[in-house]
Amino acid sequence: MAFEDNQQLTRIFEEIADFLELQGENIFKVKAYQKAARGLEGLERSVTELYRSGALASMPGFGKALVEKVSQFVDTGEVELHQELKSSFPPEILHLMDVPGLGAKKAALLYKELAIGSVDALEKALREGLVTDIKGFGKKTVDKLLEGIALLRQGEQRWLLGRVSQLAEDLLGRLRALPMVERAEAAGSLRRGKETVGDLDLLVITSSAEEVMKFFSGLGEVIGSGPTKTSIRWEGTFQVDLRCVPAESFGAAMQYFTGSLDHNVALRGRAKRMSCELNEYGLFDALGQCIASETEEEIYAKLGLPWIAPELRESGAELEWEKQPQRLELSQLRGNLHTHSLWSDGTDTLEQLAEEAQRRGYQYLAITDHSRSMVVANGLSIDRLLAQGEEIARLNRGFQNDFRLLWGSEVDILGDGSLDFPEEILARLDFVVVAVHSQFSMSPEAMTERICRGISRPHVDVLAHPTGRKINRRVGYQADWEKVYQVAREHGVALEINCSPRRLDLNDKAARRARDCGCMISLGTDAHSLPEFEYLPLGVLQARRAGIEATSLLNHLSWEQLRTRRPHLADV
DNA sequence: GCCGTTTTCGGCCCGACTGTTTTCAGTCG
Ligand SMILES: Nc1nc2c(ncn2[C@H]2C[C@H](O)[C@@H](COP(=O)(O)OP(=O)(O)OP(=O)(O)O)O2)c(=O)[nH]1
Ligand SMILES: [Mg+2]
Ligand SMILES: [Mg+2]
Ligand SMILES: [Zn+2]
Repeated sequence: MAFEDNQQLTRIFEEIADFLELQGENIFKVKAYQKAARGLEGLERSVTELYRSGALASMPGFGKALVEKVSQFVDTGEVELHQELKSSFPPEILHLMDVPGLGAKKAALLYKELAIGSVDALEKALREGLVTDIKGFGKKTVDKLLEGIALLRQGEQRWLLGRVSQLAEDLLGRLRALPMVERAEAAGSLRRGKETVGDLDLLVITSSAEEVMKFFSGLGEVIGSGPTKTSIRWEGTFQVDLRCVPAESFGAAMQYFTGSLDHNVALRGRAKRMSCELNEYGLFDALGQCIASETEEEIYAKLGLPWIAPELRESGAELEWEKQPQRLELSQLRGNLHTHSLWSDGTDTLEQLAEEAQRRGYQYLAITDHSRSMVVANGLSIDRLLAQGEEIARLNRGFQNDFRLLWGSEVDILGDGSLDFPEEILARLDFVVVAVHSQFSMSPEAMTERICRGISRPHVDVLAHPTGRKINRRVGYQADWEKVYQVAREHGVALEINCSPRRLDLNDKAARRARDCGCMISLGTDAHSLPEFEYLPLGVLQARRAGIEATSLLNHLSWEQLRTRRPHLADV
């Protein structure tokens, strides 16, 4: 959920950091602002509310000065220091540092020597050969910067998690097929399960790094390549980093390359305080002896910590938790609670869906085709819904095992908050998912009221894709989500983590909040075709990032337990 | 600017690759 205040302040802190770095300020001061900005990005609550509740100061990285900055922001919507810095530089200057290969030092030099204050001005100066007069700007640097500008202009966004997972499978497959490759694994933000991924990070154990680098360099445009590390641009756009380490360093290297940055800094700081040193090759004691390196578990253990799940390695605060959550496993899910068939806008028959679900070992599958108002999606009329119910009953009688299809519906929450099917129809269904699919532009108050009305109706099980966001396409609609969670909890309605890679809605942070508010969570692939069943693990990753355990998941319930939510239905 | 098994000053993670460097700074992971 996009907390607008968090986003604005994140940006302000990032810009303060950049301005200060340009000015040559103490680098640790710069890092303090950068860390605070990342902290805000990962925050599952509104920073305004957190500040008002007085709890902000307990967030790592927020000391006296930064809390004061937040205070200014809450009162005025701005931060004085930010305004001052902004007015003392050309408006576009920070974009210089968006050019790959151009950092604060070089940007400052360009500004000081040639008054270059924008990417356009830089490009012009580079082409006219003006910058070669500056110390440190040779021919190669000029070419690299021109390339960097071209790349920046491509405007490539972060890729969706699902897309990078597929690329990783492809590239790992090719690497593992090489005879000299012992192991190849994905790390970085992909392994942490972030909803979008900036680049793909691959770790390889090999007897011949040289050969692996040579092979890898052939897969894309080479950005840089040395004996242990090569970076390429896949299809000229998306960066892939490959790192090689000796076999005995596998655990240390996975730990390093998985990150996050803040997690690594916190862990290495901890090692240091224990008179040790941690890097990607291992954990070393005061005498320089390696005391752990082969597995992540050993490294965390030697530092007095439990193994921390990659999905939870973000701010570094996770090192201080008294207890890590029980990690959710895919195998703990007994079914998929949001799917579409040929009856509405899916591509497969009920038989095909049931077969696929059984192949995956599910105990149940909820068929949740669209309701009658969703004309574009071939939504079901009441007559067709009832006919589908008979078909599902017939199929259920035929299964040899204890597998069952749940007769469900994805019922539209109409503009006024009423549902698209009457109560007596919902009462007959096994499973009811409700969702907003139309009339997105409403005031937050009206949207809150609408959703709360919708989920307050009897027989509703799940609020699907609650915020309506589509990653890199559109932000979700605004509403008072705390209120929605509260009403959902009161009515026993679960919040969905929609597993579709473009949605992942609720997102990790919102799901954590919803769970903290006492809501159950439901994982649904929203599959419109069989391959989309593969989306379920993406949702599991988000649930893990939210610290959600199996006990909070509707999907963890057996069919019999789910059934107790509908005591009025006859036994089957 | 933050923060405390080094406690209120003095550190703050650590290494790879590049370019123009004659010994290392800048940028990035
Ligand atoms: N110790 C240390 N590790 C770092 C640093 N920067 C990056 N790493 C590690 C942790 C990162 O997760 C990992 C990969 O770096 P990336 O820049 O690709 O970041 P990450 O994959 O986390 O996010 P992304 O989605 O690619 O932006 O390398 C650093 O400054 N210090
Ligand atoms: Mg990465
Ligand atoms: Mg990377
Ligand atoms: Zn759906």
